[in-house]
Amino acid sequence: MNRLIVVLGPTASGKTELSIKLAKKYNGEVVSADSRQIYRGMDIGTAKPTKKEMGTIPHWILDIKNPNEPYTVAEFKNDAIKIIRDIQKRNKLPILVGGTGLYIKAVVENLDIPRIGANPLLRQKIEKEAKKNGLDFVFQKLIKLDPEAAYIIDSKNPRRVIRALEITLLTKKPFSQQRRSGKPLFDVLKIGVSTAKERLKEKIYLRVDKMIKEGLVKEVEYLVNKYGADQQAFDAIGYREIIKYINNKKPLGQVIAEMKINTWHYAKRQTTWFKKDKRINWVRNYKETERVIDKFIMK
RNA sequence: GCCGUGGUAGCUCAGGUAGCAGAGCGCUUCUCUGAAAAAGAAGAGGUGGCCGGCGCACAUCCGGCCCACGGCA
Repeated sequence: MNRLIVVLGPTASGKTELSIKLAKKYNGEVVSADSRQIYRGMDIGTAKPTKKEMGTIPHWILDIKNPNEPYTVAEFKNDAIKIIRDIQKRNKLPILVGGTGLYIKAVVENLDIPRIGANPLLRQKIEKEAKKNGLDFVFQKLIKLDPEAAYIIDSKNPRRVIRALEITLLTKKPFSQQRRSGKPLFDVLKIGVSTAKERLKEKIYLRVDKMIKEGLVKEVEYLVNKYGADQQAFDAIGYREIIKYINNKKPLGQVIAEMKINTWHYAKRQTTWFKKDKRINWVRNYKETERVIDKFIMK
């Protein structure tokens, strides 16, 4: 049996609650697919499930890194596959839950991510070059080495251009020949938590207020003290805004308003990402979810 | 009532010597293979408070009115 249930949806749609309910009913274990809940100490701001919520359900890929440690899709893919296989081996049902679309895609479609890791020094060098001569200069350099890349990557997106050049330079092979999907590893059922637009917005706003009440400012203060504000992990909604408040750059009220709108924008980006995936079974309530899963398990 | 300042996109406001109406934010749609809560792209919004005048042509000049804010009475 290599079944895998995926629970996805925009932030604040209710994935956590649903996944735990499902894990209880179907003898499952939860594997988180969330790029920020990975970090220890980032609890309130990432809406990480609490011990109490989790109850007896095992949760994986939560709290595996400190905020000063980098983590990437490629690592996630390896970690997740290993854990999912282990859960299956123990005859339990793995439930991959999260809103990080790329992480889910990497696992479900077995993306063959170029083996070349991030090379900070090279990136810095290219970044400097882009700053000096313009991004297009770097882009031209890339398509000289790999003309096909011009069709694949967004010439206006610094990160895409830089990564493509990084891969091409370090592997000495055209970047465009190095992006493939592998064969699917799992028999997957994707469940999308559907929430009406206005309702989702409302939930997001309420949740931001709740985070503040629960002590987000203290959480961020503690982490910034411990690790310094300049961490990749803190480039996350809630953290970067509160850091501005802590550094006396902005009043709290303004920062809270920004959190709300930024979370909303994030939810919309997630929706755009998920929208084109026709394999997602969008469910409106728990009953529907059970029906979809029962059918999947029966086959 | 008088004096002053203002009324331009959903919001905050530029510009304004008459010659295609602007920005930021928001909004809509989209992209995505070792940073993805990241990084990017495209687009839709205007009877320039209202009425009249002068002009080939007015957001812009002139007159009147309305509204908002501040000051004086």
